[in-house]
Parts: sequence; structure tokens; C-alpha cells
Amino acid sequence: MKRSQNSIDSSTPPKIDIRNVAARARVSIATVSRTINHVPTVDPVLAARVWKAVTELNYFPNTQARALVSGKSKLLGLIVSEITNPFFPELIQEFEQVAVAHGYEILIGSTNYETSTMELCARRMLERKVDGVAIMTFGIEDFLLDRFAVDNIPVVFIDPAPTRPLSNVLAVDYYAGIYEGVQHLAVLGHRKIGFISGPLRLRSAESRKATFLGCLHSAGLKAEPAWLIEGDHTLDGGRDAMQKILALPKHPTAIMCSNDMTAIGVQHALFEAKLKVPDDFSLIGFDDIHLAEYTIPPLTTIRMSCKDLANKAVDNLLSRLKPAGAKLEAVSKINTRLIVRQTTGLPKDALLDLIDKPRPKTR
Amino acid sequence: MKRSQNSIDSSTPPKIDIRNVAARARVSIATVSRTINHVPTVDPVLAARVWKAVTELNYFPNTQARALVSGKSKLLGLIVSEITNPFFPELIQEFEQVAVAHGYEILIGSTNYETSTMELCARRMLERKVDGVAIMTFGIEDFLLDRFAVDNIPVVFIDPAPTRPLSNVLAVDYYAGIYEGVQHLAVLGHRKIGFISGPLRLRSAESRKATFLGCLHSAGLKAEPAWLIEGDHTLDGGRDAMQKILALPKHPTAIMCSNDMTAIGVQHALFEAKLKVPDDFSLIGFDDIHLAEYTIPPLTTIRMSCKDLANKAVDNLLSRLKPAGAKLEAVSKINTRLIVRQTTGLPKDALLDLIDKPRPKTR
DNA sequence: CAACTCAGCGTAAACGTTTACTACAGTGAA
DNA sequence: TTCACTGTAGTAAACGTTTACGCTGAGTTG
Repeated sequence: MKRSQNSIDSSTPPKIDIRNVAARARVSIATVSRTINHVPTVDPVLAARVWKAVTELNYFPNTQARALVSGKSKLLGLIVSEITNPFFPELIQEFEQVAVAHGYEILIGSTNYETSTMELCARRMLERKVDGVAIMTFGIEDFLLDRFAVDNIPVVFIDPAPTRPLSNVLAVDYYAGIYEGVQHLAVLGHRKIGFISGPLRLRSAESRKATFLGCLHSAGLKAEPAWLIEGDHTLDGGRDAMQKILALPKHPTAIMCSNDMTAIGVQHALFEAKLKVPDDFSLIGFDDIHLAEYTIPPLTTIRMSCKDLANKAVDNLLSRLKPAGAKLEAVSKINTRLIVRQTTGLPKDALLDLIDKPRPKTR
Repeated sequence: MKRSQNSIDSSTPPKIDIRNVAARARVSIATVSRTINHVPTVDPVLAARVWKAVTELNYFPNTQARALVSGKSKLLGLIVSEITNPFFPELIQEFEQVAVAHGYEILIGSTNYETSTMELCARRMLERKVDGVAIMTFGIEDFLLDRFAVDNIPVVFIDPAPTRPLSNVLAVDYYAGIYEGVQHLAVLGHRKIGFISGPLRLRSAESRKATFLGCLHSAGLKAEPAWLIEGDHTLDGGRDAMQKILALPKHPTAIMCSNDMTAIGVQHALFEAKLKVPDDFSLIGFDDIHLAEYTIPPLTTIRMSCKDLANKAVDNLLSRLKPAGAKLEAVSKINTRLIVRQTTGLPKDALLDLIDKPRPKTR
């Protein structure tokens, strides 16, 4: 099949490649390549001719050919748990922005919390030869990390996980935020606090729960196992978990959730049960998605900056891609902190105490 | 630079390519290629040897090389307005699922409603040589469509728009759903209905508004210009718009919104103003995102199935990519319908009428 | 003025596939 | 036995770049 340049064939528009540009600028293709790649050793006069030709022909280089020869795809993988959970789009947006600013494209994979899907995602990333991967889902199988390691692909992920060659971790300081949250509840007078976790097979969900338990202990409170429910980080999961708690003979007075979606699910369960937040139950979420400000009432939650997360992830990956800045510190810290809005208040039993026990005449 | 296969160099793991497989299977690379591409004219015996080698070496073809020679990138572009609006992740998820099932990867672009970003997205898609593009944002500049047309890239998008060669449209039947919504309000007794639109420079936002106006007319109601506010399809936009309406001397009794996020913003504005839904205002959203079921109270809204949208979009693109099924009908219809939940009720003035006018002693 | 340096251009060899074309072995008919 | 044909396998060209290498000619030095 002959090169179809300058063809009159209407179904095949004249493809313009580096040769066309070279011809028009009366230079070799090497010079064109050097010019558009800003190699300094090219005569400004020729460079000008090249640029003129480039704009006149509306030329842009073929990414595939570039990738093939250079071995770099200029693609960054981003694996998230569930694109449907608003935390992730916020993360993706940020991630994409900074990636594109550095000339990278992103390839998104959504695992839906399933190992098989996760495997597929990783496989797709490998096939597309991504230059680096950020795994923002919680919990990755080790053998997948190995796969990336074999191909020399930098990986960055969230959370406590076995450190391996080429995989850096973005450590989230769960403790700070969750501690603030528990203290906040304790100060309000809550003694009976429940926790709705994420899927516990995910390391990060496990970690949030463990941190909660630790903070509870620090506050001198005891955990009631019946009030530790395993959710799945979704709206439906939050609702179901709260319904389980409501079905219990004894209730907590406050609920902490492993993420905001769970908390919104809880709010809904409470609404259906004609219970009020924060009058009947105090509620704290986690993530501080934009929506948290818009729930009714607005959600008190623990903020984990996804801007921060995305930026640090891309920075980490990119810095390891340019040969110069070889060694970045292997661990970046992501902070968390409590944002108090309107789903936390005095515990119901405290009011009961006031009314029942001392029963002051006043009122 | 010599091919570094079988190198002992620790920093460069032995890359396995088609040649390695061919060698191990004792066949030529052409046979390997034919085997993995399921070309029928290959001896089952050799095929078996090839597959064995493939699995033993854990080989998978280099996508870039494939793309370069075949001219097909197996990449589908998906351009959305704003990845942060939950409607789009739901769409993306669906889209990705069916694309991956057909062996395609997807490249996401988020325009954030800005023409310049949109241009950038289109450019990126062109550079990556996507095989097709679905433009699920509302309103695209014509010259961009031309760009895609020049490269012979099938485009599919939503909505009324000039039909061009190679661009098919997925027509959303706004009328059905919005008509149901307006009727629903009218039957409840609402006569004063406001509308918060999306950004009006977007064709689809304009179209939803026009449809609303038409339906209002059909119901024998008049539009009050002051109650037609331009929002921006975001939470913040919805809140701001509702605040503007509340600042007016005369209020409507019901509000329809151009999307669910706007409606959630409205709910929030009302909450801040200590007004109740649906007692003080009835409210109808649009899209029926999953979250709509979880607002407090749950949002009455007009469902536009994103599953349907995604499926039809991918089907359309894919069917135009395989030479066989050349001609699909150029227009697919997407239905909309009202989902009644708890944000719509009797209008406040009706209650006032009951209380003020007849003022029955009973009570 | 000859020899040397080096900036800067062009040639050609990769990169890992697909696929048109060629070659060859086996089969059946004359 | 020979010829034509069929079914498969292999060879090599092409895809559009980047980049190592070699070459030219102008400037510098002795």
C-alpha cells in the first residue's frame, strides 16, 4: 500500500506527517524533529521555517510513533475504587489537571472494589505502557505491584502498605483528623459512639477503623462491638448499616463513618426512621467531598484534601520519571482535619439526663 | 543501541516481544501475529505452540506498535462537561464498561464548561488518534466537529445540533419528562413555577429551558421572567439562584431545575433560609442521579438514563468502526420520565387559601 | 596557509507490530 | 510422472517518529 499523501481520494484526507513538514520547510525530518522537541542545536533560521510549516500544515506529531520509539507513552495511570463516589471525580479532576499541565494524559481505571476488575485495570495499564501509576484505591494485591515493578513502572499509592522497590506511598495521617473527631464528640458529651467502616478487606478501610478504635481509647471510651458495622463506602451501604444499628436494642448517640457517602446514607436511614440529626444522633463523615457542605443538615466531616493527594501523587510520579530528580523522599504525608458543620450536637441521653435525673422545676 | 533482550542488566528487565515468542514457539513472527489475532488460516498445532509460548512468557502485544501500523488506536474519547457532577461519573462508568468489553480503552476529557478547555480536550483526542469520540457535554463548537471530520473520526453527541458528516446525534426527548413534571406540579395546584437553567450558552441547557417554557404553555400557565434564573448546573449555582429568587418580592411555589445538582443547591438555600421542602416550595430536578434518592427529603426528578445514553453512544461509535455495519440510523432517541419522590407537594398558597379565605372554625 | 575544532545538518537505523507477497509442500487429476 | 492448485508459513516493507553517527563548512590557531 502506497503512502497516500496528497491523495485526491475524498475518503482518505491527506495525512500530514513529519516528512510533509520537512519538505515544506526545506529541511530534513531530523531537523523538524529536533525543532519541535526544542533541541537547542538548531539554527534559528531553520527553526523558524519549520515552525511556519508546522502551523501552516496544522501538523502535530503522531503520539504512537513517538511512544514506540521513545518507549515513553506520556500516559499516567490512575486507578480508583469507584468513580461513582464523588470523592474520586474530585481527585481525578485535580490529577488530570496537573498531569495535562505536564504534558501527560491520564488513563482511568475503576475497580469497583473487585480484585478481578483491579487485575484487569492493571493489565490495561501495562498494555498501554503507562509511564507511571497512581493507585488511589484502597488495598492492592502485592502481585500486581510486582508486575509493575517488573516493567520498571513507578507506582505511587495511598496508605500503609508493604514498601517495595519503585512503589512509593502517600501516607495519610488518619490519626489527626479522627482524633479531632472523636474528641469533638467526647467534649459534646457523647460516650456511645458507633463506627461504620468501609469494606474491611481493604487495607485503608481497616486502617481507618483501627485508628478510630485507637482514638476512642485515647478519649477514655470503650468500643461496643455491636456498633462497629462494616459498610462498603456507598450510599446504600451507609443506609443499610444504620438500619442495622437502629434495629439493635441499645443505640449509640453518635456515628462516625469511614467516608462521606456512608454518612449521607446514614442521614437517609435516619430520615426514613423519622429521626433527627443532630438531635437524635450526631454524625461525622470522612473525606469532605464538596457535597458534604450541601447535605441537610450540612455534614460535619474529616477533611482529606484530594487536591493535596492528587498533586503529591503526580509530583511523586513525575519526579521519578525525569532522570534528574531521582530521589524524592519515599513517603509524603497527607493531613486530615475536622470540619465542624451541623450534624454534631449534644447527645440525646445528655438531654434526657437533664430532663429525667435532676428534673429542675425551671422550665 | 542494541536490543537488550535477555540482558542481565538489572535496571532493564528482559522485554519480551513478538520475536521472543516466535523463537520459543519455533515459528515466524507472522505466525505469532496471526495466531494472537485469531486469523483462521493457521495450523492448530502451531497455534498451540504459540499460545503456550505466549502464556509462558507472559507476553502481550505492544499497543503502540499495533496502533502505529494499523492506524487504529482502540481508544474512544469521552468528553464530558464536568467530571465533578455525579451524573457524569455514572455515565463514564457505564461507558467504560461497555467500551472495555469491546476491547477499547477510553480517554476522558472534562471541559468544565470552558471553550478553551474543550479545545484542548479535542486536541488531545486528536493527538492520541482516538477511533471515535462521544461528546457528552452540551454544546460544542462547530469548528471542532470539523476537525474530527477532517481526520475521519466518528463523533456522536447529545442533542439538537447541526448534523454534519460523520457526526451522529443522540436525541434526548426532553419533552416527555419535562411535560410530566410540569403536569405533576399543575395537578398539585401549582400555578407559579420557576426554572433554574444551566448555562444558556450551552445548547442543551437552552433546549431544556425552551422545553420547560413550552410545557408551561401547554399546561395553560404563564412564565414569569423573574423566576427564570440562569444557573450553571452546579451545587453553588443552584444555591445562588435560589437565593436570588428568595430575594424577590413575589415567589413561585415550585421550582424546576435543569439538573439534580442545581436542585440540591436549591434545597440547601432553602434549608439555610429555614424554609421547608415541599411545604414551602416544591422542587423537581433533572437527571436522576443516584444521589437524588438520598437527599432529604428525596428528590422528585426527571430521569434520563445514563446507562441508556452510554450504551447508545458506544454502540453508535462501534458500529461505525466496523466496516460491516456501516449505516446505523443517524439518530437514537433517549427517553426521559418523571420519578416522583418527596420534594413535591401542594403549593403553599393553596394551603393559605384554605386557611385564610374560608377560615373554617375547625382546627 | 594548513590543520584542527565544532556547530549544526542529514542519513539511516531503530522501535514492535501487521500484512501483502512469495515460497513451498502436499494433493489430486491427467 | 507431471502439472496445477490449495493451504500455510515465512520474508520484508511499512507505520511515523527519535537519535546515533557521519559529514560539511566556517571559524580558530599555529
